[in-house]
Amino acid sequence: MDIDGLGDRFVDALVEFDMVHTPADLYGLTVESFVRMKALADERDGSTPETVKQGKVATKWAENLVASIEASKKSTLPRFLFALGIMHIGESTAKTLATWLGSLAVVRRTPAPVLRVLPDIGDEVATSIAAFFEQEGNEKVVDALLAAGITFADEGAPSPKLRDRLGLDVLLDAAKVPKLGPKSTALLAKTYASVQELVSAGEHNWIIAGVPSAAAANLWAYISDPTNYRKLVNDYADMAWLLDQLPAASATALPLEGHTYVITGTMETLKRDDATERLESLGAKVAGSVSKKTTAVFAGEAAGSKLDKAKELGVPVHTEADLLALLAEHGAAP
DNA sequence: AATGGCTGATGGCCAAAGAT
DNA sequence: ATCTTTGGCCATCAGCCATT
Repeated sequence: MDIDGLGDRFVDALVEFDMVHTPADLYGLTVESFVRMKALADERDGSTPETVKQGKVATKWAENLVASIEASKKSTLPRFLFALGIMHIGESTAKTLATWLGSLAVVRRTPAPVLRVLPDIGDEVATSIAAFFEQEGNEKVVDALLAAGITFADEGAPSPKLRDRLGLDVLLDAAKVPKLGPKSTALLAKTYASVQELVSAGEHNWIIAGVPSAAAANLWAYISDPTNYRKLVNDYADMAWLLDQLPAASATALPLEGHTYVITGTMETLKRDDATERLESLGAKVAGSVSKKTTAVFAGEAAGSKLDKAKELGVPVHTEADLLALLAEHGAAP
């Protein structure tokens, strides 16, 4: 959960001494817990300080830790998703999930085929996320963390842009039925409004609608398997639920939408995180590596290999002053 | 302990070639 | 004609190192 001052050392010790079994247990720790943990660790290492032997126990550090833990209850959705340690979910993908889906409740309930429509999320990553939230143990951990008082400052509605991307074809594409390609799934999604309609129409009508007979036969075989059918129905229900949450289409596009920037070196007036946040608030993406697709690189002091690469690829290189000007132009100046 | 940078491995995306 | 595979490129992830 990104708690200041709580590193691997302490966490390992807390687990070793049976004081913490799940992440949520951290929120039940007190100053006394940490002092006891430290005493046990010192005893094990034979490194009990003289002052402690004399009966003086330092507690300031433990007080700081407890305060840090308390402070970490006020989290953000991207940070929380990242902290869950889901395979293939780093900072960037966590942010994608948060901006597109809006809330933890939605993220938890979004089936893999639907996750696949988000940018930079394909088969592997979508499966990994859905599998994580399907595991009972993980469900419990997440619930326990929420019960411990974790809140998110930035939850909201899912992106209305999802409306265009979702449909029955999304589920059919994910099923990977042989011979059933994007043309056929798009056709079926246009013709039938739900899984029930699709099934009751039947193979014969699919062919009449224009689906190649081999593809139709494969799809019929796929749907005839009760496991597949149930999954299709469940996923469709979850997708419909998600569509229900979508707000009316958004107002205007953000000014820097579609642009990718890279920041390298040290900035004088802006911290890197701050600069990133401001650019993202304008719709830009801030990436970690330079390619031809990069809009521009903002280089501060002591820029290294990224600057070289930008020059090599002919990507525009700008200064910190340019960055400030760009932010000011769109009303996001510091 | 935290921050930032670097890098190898891997997933995602796109377009063109190949297969049915 | 549509589906499937392939290959190239890009971005992220995850682990490591140096610095402070």
